[in-house]
Amino acid sequence: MPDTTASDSAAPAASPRRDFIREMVADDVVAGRFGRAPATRFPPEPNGFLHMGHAKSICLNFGIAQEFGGTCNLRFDDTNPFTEDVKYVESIKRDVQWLGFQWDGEYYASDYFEQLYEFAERLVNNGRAYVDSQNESEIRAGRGTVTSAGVAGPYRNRSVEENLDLLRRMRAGEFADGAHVLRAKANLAHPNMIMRDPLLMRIRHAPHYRRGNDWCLYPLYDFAHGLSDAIEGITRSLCTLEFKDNREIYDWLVREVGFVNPPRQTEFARLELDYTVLSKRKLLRLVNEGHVSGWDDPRMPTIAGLRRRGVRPEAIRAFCEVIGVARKDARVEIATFEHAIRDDLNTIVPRVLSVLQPLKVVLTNYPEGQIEQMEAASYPPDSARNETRLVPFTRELFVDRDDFMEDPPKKFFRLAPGKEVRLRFGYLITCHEVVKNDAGDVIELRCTYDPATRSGNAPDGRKVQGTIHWVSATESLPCEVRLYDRLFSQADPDAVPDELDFISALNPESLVVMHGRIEPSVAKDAVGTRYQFERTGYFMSDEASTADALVFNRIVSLRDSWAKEVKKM
RNA sequence: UGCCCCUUAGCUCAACUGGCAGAGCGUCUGACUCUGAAUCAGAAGGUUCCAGGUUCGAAACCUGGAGGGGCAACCA
Repeated sequence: MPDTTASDSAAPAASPRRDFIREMVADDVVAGRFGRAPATRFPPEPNGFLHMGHAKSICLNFGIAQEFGGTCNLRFDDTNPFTEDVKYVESIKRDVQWLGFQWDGEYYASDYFEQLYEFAERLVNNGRAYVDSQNESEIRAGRGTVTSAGVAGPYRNRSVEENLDLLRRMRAGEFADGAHVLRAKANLAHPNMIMRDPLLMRIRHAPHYRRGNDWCLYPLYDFAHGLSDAIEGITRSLCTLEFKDNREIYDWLVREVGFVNPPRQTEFARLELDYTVLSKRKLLRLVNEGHVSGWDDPRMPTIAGLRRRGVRPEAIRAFCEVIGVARKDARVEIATFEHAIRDDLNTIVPRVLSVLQPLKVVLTNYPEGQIEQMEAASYPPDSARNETRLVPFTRELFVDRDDFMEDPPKKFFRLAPGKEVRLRFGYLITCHEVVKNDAGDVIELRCTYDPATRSGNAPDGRKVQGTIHWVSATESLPCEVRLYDRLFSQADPDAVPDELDFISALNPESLVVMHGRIEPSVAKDAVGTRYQFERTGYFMSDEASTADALVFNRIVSLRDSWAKEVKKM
């Protein structure tokens, strides 16, 4: 396929997957359609934290700008003083940058209020907009229904002079909230409900987080969005499918206001991810009702939550790349995301030994008080790195409870009475005795080690099937390990009986705290260091972790084919 | 009940615009292995929503239907 994108220099090394939007943009360039370089924008409302759905949009908008040598603005769609806050502006900027993108212009719809007001007067002067003084329910009733046309209200044919006078006094603050609104004079019988004289501006005597009290006439989405795009010279205004019907008023407004080569709105499917919710409204409820510890709770699908969990921006970008962009409602399996996370971490993250559920093992033939330092490879063979560290080995060890069964099935390649296994980077050991407490719980295993197997191999050539991880009982460090799992226990949290809502689908075990042990080498590492706990999963030390009280978050578990095997049994 | 959008493998997407339906993830099998990880090799998996039509030839074009979704906030 010929490369016609005229973007040789701009495109990053990996050529991104082509989707229908990139096809359009490529075509824009070839056709010289807008008379300017491709220009996109990412336009969040600062009323919540960014989540994976936004990540998809960010990768699309900024990605297109990069690939086609264009620009991408960050614009805050801050037209509703009731819901917005600077703290959200700050989190959004941080998250976009963390994801690896830098905007060209940083704009605020609230900076366009004066200009938008001028447009409003222009529309009034041209007979394209009017001040309606009906109340909310009258307006709703006058709009008709999906099957019946709306009817003109009593104010629809006010004179230009009267409209102008009212509009100026609305701006001046002479009227109470709701007394009047500005509406487009479009078509009350239009089959597209959006076109039935949509509201353009409403009075809101409320402090705006940026404009304070100097403004009381706020534009609504349809009025502000497209015209803001046009002011910035955007070429493709990318948004999600639910705005499809709004495109008609978008086009109507930029045309009536008089923009030449106006931006074109193009819609794509929003992201849905299994076992979570991607809607600011719902995420806000999780925060406000205390189901999570905050917007950055590691179980949240927010960028801040994922960052705290330990997911890297590279994984998020790779995920967005692989899911693509289309016009069909998409619900992505969580396995796809987890694969992207593991794939990103696999070769770059050091391995470490950590036991989550310690079970004591005493090596009865190992000298008391002896400590051997075992050399352990910190990276897998397919990594570019080949560093090692030393792990202390002693007479008393801990292994994971899951790695012992008193009465194991045939294919259990781990510790069991009479069975021999390899301790990773250590010796071959054989279990001889199981010690139980009065309640019958296994509390200790008494084993012997084979001193000739320090390399991990038996000189006589005998093979063992299993290798398990371990930690010295005396030299290891205690640690808190937070095992995060899916936030909801069903793939679609909204698919609950009518009388319930998504809150009822929360997974009660989305956070399980374990008190485990970890090899001492990690004590020197900075907070935020990522590891693979061998045979367990990927972890990152939490920001609350200290040398005295180590805390690790599980980023994602390892693939576990044994667990699948168990399920079959 | 009006208008609009969507429908290709379990999931997400391709199919150079009418020319042998493919990829990633997932699943299964095997190899390798001091991580039951990773890696490698292979396999299974399709009435391209259905029914007609146009065509030498249809996933694509036309007609009709079905299923899913969006729109009647002074939210975005």
